[in-house]
Amino acid sequence: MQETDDRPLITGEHRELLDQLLDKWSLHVLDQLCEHGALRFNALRRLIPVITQKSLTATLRRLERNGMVERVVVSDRPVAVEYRIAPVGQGLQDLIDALLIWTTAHLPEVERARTRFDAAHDG
Amino acid sequence: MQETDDRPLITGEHRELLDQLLDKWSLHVLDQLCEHGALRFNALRRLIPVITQKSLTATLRRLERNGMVERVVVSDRPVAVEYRIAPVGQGLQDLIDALLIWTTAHLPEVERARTRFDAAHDG
DNA sequence: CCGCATCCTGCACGATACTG
DNA sequence: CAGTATCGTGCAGGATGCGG
Repeated sequence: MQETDDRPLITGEHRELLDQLLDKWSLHVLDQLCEHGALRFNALRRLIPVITQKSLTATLRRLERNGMVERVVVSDRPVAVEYRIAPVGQGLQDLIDALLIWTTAHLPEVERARTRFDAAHDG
Repeated sequence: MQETDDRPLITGEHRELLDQLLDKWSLHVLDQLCEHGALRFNALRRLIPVITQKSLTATLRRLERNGMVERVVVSDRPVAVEYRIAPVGQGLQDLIDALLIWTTAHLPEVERARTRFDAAHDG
């Protein structure tokens, strides 16, 4: 509760960027790319089976545009494309990991809170 | 790129929770509550002018259900309700701060990446 | 193999009006 | 003051098919 006051302000820029980097699929893609270093398009699809091809394309484009991921054309005929995590993307990955670790640690607590809330608000 | 292998797996539970805690408005609400400790409903509205009353209600309910925020009825006639950040919510705030700090630090780099990308993809 | 184009649907969110 | 109720809508995202 005490004022630290050096907390960064939340601007539209922040939200916009975070929205692009923490969207529905980016976590999964960054996670897989960090774990494997480099992956082909269909390899990613196999590793994240629930993702739609359209969504995977969109996610990769967005991450690429923001500099989190590098797209490398390996060869033509047959076309082969590799996606690699960019250095700045690894920093982001650390933050995502922190979020996941926090989530994992507090899931039970949250679960209890939900049960309490739902009970208090009738059912 | 090296395998740490102790990276937490991303499950549906993780996504669901993060979706609820990092949604469009939660950051702002948590931020304000952390900064001020406790706030009334309309005080929050004034501090986050762009938020709709409906969205603020929904956000507070969601945060409350997940145990991040505590709702305290201070008095009746006139009705007064205070929202306070819960202890577990402060932990989350630290993570959000980390995200904002990272974002602030890397915004220029991201901006350059975008310009490069947009240029490369015609215009 | 790596995508883009199209159609379709749900739902998140805003606007507005009303209540204890 | 602190909400609930209802309606309208934009758009993210799934399903499907085609193209280099």
